[in-house]
Amino acid sequence: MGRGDGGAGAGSDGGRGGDGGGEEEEEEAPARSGDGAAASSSSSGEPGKQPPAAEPAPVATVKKGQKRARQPRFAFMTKSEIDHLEDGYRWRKYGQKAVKNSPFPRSYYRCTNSKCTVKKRVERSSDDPSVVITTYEGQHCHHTASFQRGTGGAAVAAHIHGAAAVALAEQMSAFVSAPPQLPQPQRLLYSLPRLHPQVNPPSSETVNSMSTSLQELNNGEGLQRPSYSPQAAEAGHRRPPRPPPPSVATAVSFDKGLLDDIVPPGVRLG
DNA sequence: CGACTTTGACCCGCGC
DNA sequence: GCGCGGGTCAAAGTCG
Repeated sequence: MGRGDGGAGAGSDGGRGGDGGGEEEEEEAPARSGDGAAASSSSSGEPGKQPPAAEPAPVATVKKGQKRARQPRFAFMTKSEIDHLEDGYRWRKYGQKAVKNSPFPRSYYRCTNSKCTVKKRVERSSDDPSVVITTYEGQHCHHTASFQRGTGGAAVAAHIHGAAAVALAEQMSAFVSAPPQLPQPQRLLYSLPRLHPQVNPPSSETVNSMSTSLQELNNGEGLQRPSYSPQAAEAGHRRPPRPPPPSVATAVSFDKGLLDDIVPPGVRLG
């Protein structure tokens, strides 16, 4: 790790915009400048830039006011021992960087589907190592294509480390079922009021303990923040007296469209 | 043999 | 203008 290893920091979103395509990522992802080129469109051709937001900390939510228009992002925190939670899709790790905010490295995954440009960022919370922060970017243009190699996809997500997968799907479906009235282009984050009964009893205590900071990974414009804030999250950091479940999704921020794509049909049900 | 993970280097945007 | 830091690519290595 040449540079990144040394430090990290927080401030800038930096990077060559992954796939600054907004909703037009039809390109086949050119060799190397693929992403870079795409970024260019947003760097100079996209007037409607957006703030970083990739920051786990709300502080950077509204830095300059704009950066580059990227694909919608959705972050959720999951209490799990495993970093990479199964969600029914196949991901290929393409990078890892150390972040200053946390002693844990951040991993970058990409959907293995060549036609799918969805990316996933996984990092552990510096406050609570048991909490994994997963950030999805983009929308799957295919269904759970994880069966390509029989490695198991939705089926896996159905039970495996499953708590997380199920909980996640549960949350997603919950949001989809109860679509809020928010502007299409905008993304909001919601707190998960309940979890899968099999995974984790919806006890107020548990939920409370699970309440964590939801990062709005979009421009704060017109966005409504949940009643609980990062500060509240910290308050909820106190772990419950009893042993926590294998994995539990704590918070979610999704887009209707993405949910529909991300959540494996088999897992989504409810 | 193919797919995936790991690791180093490079690029780009932002802040100072 | 420089430095910092994040994000991505590509080559090599490992595993199934």
